[in-house]
Amino acid sequence: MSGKNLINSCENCENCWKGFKCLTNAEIELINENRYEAAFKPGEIILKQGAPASNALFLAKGLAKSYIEGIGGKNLIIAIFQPGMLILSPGAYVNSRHAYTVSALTPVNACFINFDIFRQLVRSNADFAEFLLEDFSRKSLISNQRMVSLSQKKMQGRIAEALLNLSDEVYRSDEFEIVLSRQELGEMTNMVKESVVRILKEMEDAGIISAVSSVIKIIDKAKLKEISEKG
Amino acid sequence: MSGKNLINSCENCENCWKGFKCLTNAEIELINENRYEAAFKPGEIILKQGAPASNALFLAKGLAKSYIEGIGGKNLIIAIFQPGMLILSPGAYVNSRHAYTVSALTPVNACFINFDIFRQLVRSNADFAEFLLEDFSRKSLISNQRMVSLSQKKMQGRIAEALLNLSDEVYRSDEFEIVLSRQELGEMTNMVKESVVRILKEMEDAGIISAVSSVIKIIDKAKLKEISEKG
DNA sequence: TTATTTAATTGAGATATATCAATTATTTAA
DNA sequence: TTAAATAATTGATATATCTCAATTAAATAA
Repeated sequence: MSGKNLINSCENCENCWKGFKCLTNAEIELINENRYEAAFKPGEIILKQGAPASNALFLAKGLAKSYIEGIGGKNLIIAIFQPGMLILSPGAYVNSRHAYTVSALTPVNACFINFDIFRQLVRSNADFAEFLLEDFSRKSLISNQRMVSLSQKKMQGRIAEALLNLSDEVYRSDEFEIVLSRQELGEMTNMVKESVVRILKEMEDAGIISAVSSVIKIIDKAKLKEISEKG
Repeated sequence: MSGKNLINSCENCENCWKGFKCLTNAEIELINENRYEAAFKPGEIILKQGAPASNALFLAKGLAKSYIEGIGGKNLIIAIFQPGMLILSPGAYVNSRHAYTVSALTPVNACFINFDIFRQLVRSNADFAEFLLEDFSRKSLISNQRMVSLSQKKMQGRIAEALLNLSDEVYRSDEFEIVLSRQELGEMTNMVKESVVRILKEMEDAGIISAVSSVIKIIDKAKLKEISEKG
């Protein structure tokens, strides 16, 4: 962690969580005065599964992954976090422990806010609370969707879904330089890296994508969607 | 649906959602005056995936299952609901659509409360809002846990986990008459009914459980836990 | 009660996916 | 810039799980 390129104030932060729009100036100021910003290098751990969940976290810059360290050390990537996103471990409201590990995929700047202060704002500002409930709900819908994908889709469908998701939600482009290794792509889609390589090649041979090392280009998006939906 | 054996009032309801404890008498009264109670027979659908999510639902009596109707009509059971539980489709706060179907496993009595009223209470009562956030968080933790189980455990581990869960959380006994068919046990653990039968038999042969038609008895709980944890 | 439907069980064979081992690229560090 | 480490790729084989088809048991309706 180093302290360079810090944000001056929450007020003029372009990447603040949308929920902050519900806050009064005084409340924003409270957050601004109580936040701690830190910079992480790629690969560094930002939150560790099992550690105390005493902060809410906001990603100001960069990309991060959350993943559950599962059985026999096998990881399952839960989400890719982008600037503007709230990272609030569900354990915060339950057992005060992080349910997953979060680590930086690129250089990351993140703001930590003490959970007690965050919680107080939730209690005192109904719009803010409702925004948080919406955020939780959205994540729950995504989580249900992923449960179905992981359990019902075959490898092709899972990879297709992951690529579409990266294209639509993360990189917002049909061509992108992916920061995830084949191993990590496997941890997102529940397959071993060798299978990821094989499926990507299969799709390349079929003219659906191009995947030259880390640059992925979606050529036939309609076909990719079909593979994703059919499973 | 029929209207017999209805509850007189939320105040003296033994199976009310614990979140109601946060409400004032006036708020309880508001709910009581605006609730609609209905009785369902086993197999009947209580909420339908995709239909408008305009109510919060409370289970007053019986058991219900929530399940996602997935790819090619394949179901994934998300949860077993018991009396006292809140059934609030995560879509309520997002797209006003039910993310899953809920159907009765036994005779069920359920109370419907208009979501606008429920939402108003969340906005006006911070303790209630916080209780709801806790409820959502708890479900999120369970959901993460299940995602790992479904994707990383082998069939034996998934069945072991399901049996332990039914024993600990639903029936609260090591011997119970299960209301789920082998097919449904498969929809909980992501396997075909034939595999469920084979694994149950295997565990019976190993002296870990006894499973005579619908009566399941856990004989060696320690061993079952070990199978569940090892995966 | 008997007939009919539905659920549970069993076995044989097919398939998706993992594992293992070897090779080649690509990064990173010296 | 070269050496060392890490990541990607490929092929051969093993394994978990599903599919299909047949049979039996249990539940429901006539």
